[in-house]
Amino acid sequence: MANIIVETAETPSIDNLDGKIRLILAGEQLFAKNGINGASMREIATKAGQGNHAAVQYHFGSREGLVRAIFDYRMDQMETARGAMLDNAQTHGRLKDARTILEIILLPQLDLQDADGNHSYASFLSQYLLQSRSPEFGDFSGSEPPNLTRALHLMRERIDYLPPFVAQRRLISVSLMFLNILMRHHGTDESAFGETFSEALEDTMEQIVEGMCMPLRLASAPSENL
Amino acid sequence: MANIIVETAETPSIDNLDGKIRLILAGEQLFAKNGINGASMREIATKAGQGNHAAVQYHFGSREGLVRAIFDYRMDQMETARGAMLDNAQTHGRLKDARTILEIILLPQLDLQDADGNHSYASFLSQYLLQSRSPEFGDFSGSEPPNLTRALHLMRERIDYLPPFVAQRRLISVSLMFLNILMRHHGTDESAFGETFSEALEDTMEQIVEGMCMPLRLASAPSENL
DNA sequence: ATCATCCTAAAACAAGTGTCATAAATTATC
DNA sequence: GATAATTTATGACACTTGTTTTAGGATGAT
Repeated sequence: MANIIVETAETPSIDNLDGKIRLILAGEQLFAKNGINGASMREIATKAGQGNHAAVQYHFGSREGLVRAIFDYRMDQMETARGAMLDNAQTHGRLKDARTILEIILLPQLDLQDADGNHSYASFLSQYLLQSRSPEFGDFSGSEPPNLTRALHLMRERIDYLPPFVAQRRLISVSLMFLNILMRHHGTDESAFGETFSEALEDTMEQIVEGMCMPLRLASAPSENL
Repeated sequence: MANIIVETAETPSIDNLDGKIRLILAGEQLFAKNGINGASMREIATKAGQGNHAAVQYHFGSREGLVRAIFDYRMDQMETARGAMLDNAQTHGRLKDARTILEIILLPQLDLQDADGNHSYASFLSQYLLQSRSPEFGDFSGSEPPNLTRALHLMRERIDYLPPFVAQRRLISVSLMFLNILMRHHGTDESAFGETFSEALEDTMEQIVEGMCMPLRLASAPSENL
């Protein structure tokens, strides 16, 4: 289908890897680019360097199984990262700092976006969230991620002056905002907007903390929460 | 493909309509639900009440043509709405009010989400934006929408104390945030979060104005811009 | 070594895909 | 009303899709 550009050694870093994981990375990349329904099992297997075009069926049972596996794969990586960050924050007494907690929630995604020379974590997750129509954001219909759950809980404590549904919605908005920033980040430090990514990140985090913690009515801002 | 529930008179309001527009609405709905690559031309034609399974080819040439037509269709509707709102704001001297301008940019989408008994405008646009990878947001690779362009220009004037790329990125973030709120709104006033939609809307607009106008560094906030 | 388990390869199939060509029906134009 | 233009309905085509089946290879345990 068009796009037959040579593309040899496509993503060299994903060679000599477990076949199952190669499928996960290939799937993430193709799903990110063309949508969850925009890549065939055959394409994915081929991109994973597998002559076996039924590889996905074998390892994951179905397309949905692969999608789920990709999600879980990234989720696991973030759990360990968040665990370390939570410990670190605890020893430094920063568990009540809104900015710190938000960083624990958001920043691990940045590493995933850069890892594996793939640069399609954010796009894939966007496609996934758009497709899955999760009734409640944060409903991880599998194993609950304890560290993320704990961080979210800490964050909700930090903004408990907001009605719960407002807090929930703001958490969603903020997560998506960050995800969108990530999507434009491809590892190199050049940004689509002429600024460096770290600048964009700093501004975004600031804007996000502000947006999250902003009370419902501007008048009664408990500024010590920022 | 599963989901063979009877579904007679599927969306009764789109009957007795121009066939071309019925295709647009059907396409919007299916693309919104299953992604731009998640619906076949045949499905779309069928949902549009057309036995002619080659209808999309005839009217729009290709899938991409249909996608583009859907986008333009909604864009046109918003242009007229925004034109009226701009006139109204001008006569009331509100062209320099950030909240008013943001409403001109965002609110017309609310009507589209409710129109046609379709309730899939927001989802479709999300899918579209995710797929199209527009190099610059606001690059409408066809006819420039003058009213939207004007509103965006007015908004940028309102926050010209921000570096241009920061302003641009915030406009994007804010638009996507609103789009996400819209996605959870299906016409009825019940929200997924237990609050009424108008409440959510009010909070969101407040949060958005705040987030948009927030200066880069919190210290030097020119509060008269809010 | 033998065996079992896991993974990969390859072939085959029915169903669904986009697309083109052509016929029927509808609508507009004179 | 007759004629042209536009739209809708079918039929057919090569190709891709997901999936199953069967065979071959690798790896590890005993």
